[in-house]
Amino acid sequence: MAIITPSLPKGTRDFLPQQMVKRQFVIKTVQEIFELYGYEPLETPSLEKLKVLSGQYGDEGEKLTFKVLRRGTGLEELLSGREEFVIKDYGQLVDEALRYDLTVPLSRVVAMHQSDITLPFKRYQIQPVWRADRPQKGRYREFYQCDIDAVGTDSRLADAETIAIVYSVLSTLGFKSFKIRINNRGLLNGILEFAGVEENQRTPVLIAIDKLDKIGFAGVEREILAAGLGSGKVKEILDILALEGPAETLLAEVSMRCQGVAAVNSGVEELTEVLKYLQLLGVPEDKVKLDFYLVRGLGYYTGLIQESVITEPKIGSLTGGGRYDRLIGKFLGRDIPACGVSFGIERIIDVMDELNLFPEIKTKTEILVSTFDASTQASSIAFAQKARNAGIKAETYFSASKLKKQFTLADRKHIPYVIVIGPDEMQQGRVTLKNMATAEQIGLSEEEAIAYLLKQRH
RNA sequence: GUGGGCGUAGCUCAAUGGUAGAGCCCCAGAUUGUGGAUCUGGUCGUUGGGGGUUCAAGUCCCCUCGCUCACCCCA
Repeated sequence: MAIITPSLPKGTRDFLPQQMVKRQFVIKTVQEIFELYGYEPLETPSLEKLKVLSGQYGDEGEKLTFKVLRRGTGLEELLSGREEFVIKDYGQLVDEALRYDLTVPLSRVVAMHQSDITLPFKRYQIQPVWRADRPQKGRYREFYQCDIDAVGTDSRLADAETIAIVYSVLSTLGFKSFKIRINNRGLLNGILEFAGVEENQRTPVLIAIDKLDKIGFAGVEREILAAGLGSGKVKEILDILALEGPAETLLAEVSMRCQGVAAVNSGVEELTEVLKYLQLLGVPEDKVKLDFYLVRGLGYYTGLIQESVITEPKIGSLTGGGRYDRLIGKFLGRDIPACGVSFGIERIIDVMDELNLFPEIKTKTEILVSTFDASTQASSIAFAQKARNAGIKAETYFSASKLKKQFTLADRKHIPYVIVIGPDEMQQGRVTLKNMATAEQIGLSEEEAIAYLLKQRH
């Protein structure tokens, strides 16, 4: 018999129960924290119209967007009477795409449902996104994002809250050595303006600046020069990027150097305000680092930008976000200010695994109720139902068989307790409860057993 | 899109061009009311696919597919 060789599309994964327990642990944690700050849930379709997504993510993002072939008559009409297709025609073959992130769908939702949405709209969204990227460590083609965004406010408190939430999530999950890097797009632009960089030259310069950590000052200098800037301008930019010290000092220094550049002044002002709010929100100073060379790739950011990184292991950023005051306007015709942050839950899980931050839970099932033989099966089923009614997660062994096999099953599945109801127990109206970790075994009434199990949860 | 590494049993990996193996896993038994340890036995393969060289190819050559890591970019 010919079998179908089982395989998965590149960059996608199955999540087996033991992994799902971990994933749900992380998702539950972030969800609870999101709700603590007053964010509400939202889901959107996997598919979006291509015209909604295109042009939002830059050239690179465009290439990485999974596009969906037209279907049915649409495709037939397109192809009818044509002998061949040329590369130029590919664009017409597709009309929809898998969502690339959660921010653009949010903007669409806000524009489409104005009458149902009260501003400021604070929503969280935990759903997969797709990118036609070449996978590598910590990078997948299908992965979950957890986003929070506050739409309809330009308050710096909203920006500060997203940073506070990042801090809260990462520290609650057990991360110790992380830093939240912040910067401001307006400030960056102001610095470039001060250095006399023309508008149309800024993107390559920003991309070069973003790589500072990786390629060093010499590398950045080389790339900026390659972008066609004079060496005088390059020096002015690099001098500012090289500034070190506490945030307040940096801000004072940069506003002094760039006197008279409005964008710099307002950027400094915004960052100062955000820092003030972070203090009120109780975010430790040493967790937040002002980095003038933080850029972030996505084109739509306009104000504060942030990303969180850990030093060990080296895996790139865990979260990232910022303010995007002009994105929603693309769908609405008038701008609505917004800011948000995205949690890279896949990387968070990978890193937590590597750092051993997960609690030792391998299954959610609490007891296996064994089935001794046909005459006792009814008692086992009845006890399992009693336990379930008390909220205990119980699995019943489906058919009477050797206890050995039943205990082996509990062991394999890491179920912590096994209940045995054999002829002896049945006669006495009691059950035997075995702790799989300690091998201790006690005889209890059914009620006592259930009370005991509930107590073990601590 | 560019460059490197690797494809042998379910998993991790062996095998100077000369009979495809080990450990783990799994199944059964030792042990007819009890898992993990030990012992015994057992199941498991078109060596990713195709072609070539050779008396002989897992091994050498070519093509192809897949995985993986890095770059670009990004979560």
